[in-house]
Amino acid sequence: MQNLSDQPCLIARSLALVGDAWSMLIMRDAHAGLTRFDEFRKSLGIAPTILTRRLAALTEDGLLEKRRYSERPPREEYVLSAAGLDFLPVLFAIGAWGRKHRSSDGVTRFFDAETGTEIDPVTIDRATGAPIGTRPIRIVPPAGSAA
Amino acid sequence: MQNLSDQPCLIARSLALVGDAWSMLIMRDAHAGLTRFDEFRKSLGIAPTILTRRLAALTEDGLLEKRRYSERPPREEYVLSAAGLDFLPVLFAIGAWGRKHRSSDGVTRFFDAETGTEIDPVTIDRATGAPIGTRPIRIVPPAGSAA
DNA sequence: CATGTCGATATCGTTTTGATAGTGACTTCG
DNA sequence: CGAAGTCACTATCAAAACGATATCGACATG
Repeated sequence: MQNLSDQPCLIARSLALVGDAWSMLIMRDAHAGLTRFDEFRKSLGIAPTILTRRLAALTEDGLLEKRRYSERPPREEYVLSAAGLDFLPVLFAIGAWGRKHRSSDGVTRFFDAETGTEIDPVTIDRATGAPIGTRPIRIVPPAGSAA
Repeated sequence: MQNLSDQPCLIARSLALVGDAWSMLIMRDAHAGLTRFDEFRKSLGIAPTILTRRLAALTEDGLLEKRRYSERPPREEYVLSAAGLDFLPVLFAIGAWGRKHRSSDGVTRFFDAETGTEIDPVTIDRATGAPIGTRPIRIVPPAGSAA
């Protein structure tokens, strides 16, 4: 796959960082509170080689931050950066789609810890308040782009 | 990568179908109105072998539908299914993250065709109205799961 | 000092990707 | 009529990524 990072489309640019299932699942687990190499490895059943690569890439790209939590023995952990924390809505949007189209019994669910109601994610346009997909969109390519 | 389709987590299940950059970009282009093999190929710069595979997988998984648009010569196109149409919020959530964290000038933008305002996607919990990530969440694994 | 912990790397076979060329069923142009 | 073009798609094959397993290095613990 070519490098998507310098495409004009922000979806493509974002996918350059997180456009594979492992990275997404690592972000999910990071949001669930996992921080350590072995926690991710056991949770995901991922080969350590791949995990090393993915964690390094996510750190490099600013979604995770590597932090030393023990000097002796030297031990590192991975915590969500501000950008990583902002990624949660993407995960919920994906989960919401799955809830509608891939559901069955025996599925993990999410509740508001205070009200106890099940989380029901909707992505809306802040300006109009309308859910995405319910109103016509105009796509505007950057000035000076081809086509 | 193992098969994510039967995991209890709906994020993982969804990523089993769409957890790679090409599939996501095909969905993006399908929402932009592309339907034909060659349109996707030229837009994405993807090798035809891969495109065939991805289109077949997305069709198999119910995100696209294959439709014959000409009998002679025999020609097929790919249109969004209901499930595929519902995927748009995911793409906008990813784009919104990119807008905040990967932006620069020369970026494609999206406007409400009627009001003319730029789309500013926020994912909220329909029950509480609060943006995802602003309130504590309780994760509930399915009954009878390990751990 | 043997064993365990834990974040990693080494090795190496398998799988997936990607570039390029070609095919089949037509239509259209000259 | 024949040559050239369109378009969805397959064949081939080298290169890259993945994944399983073993191992390392720096320590702590029994």
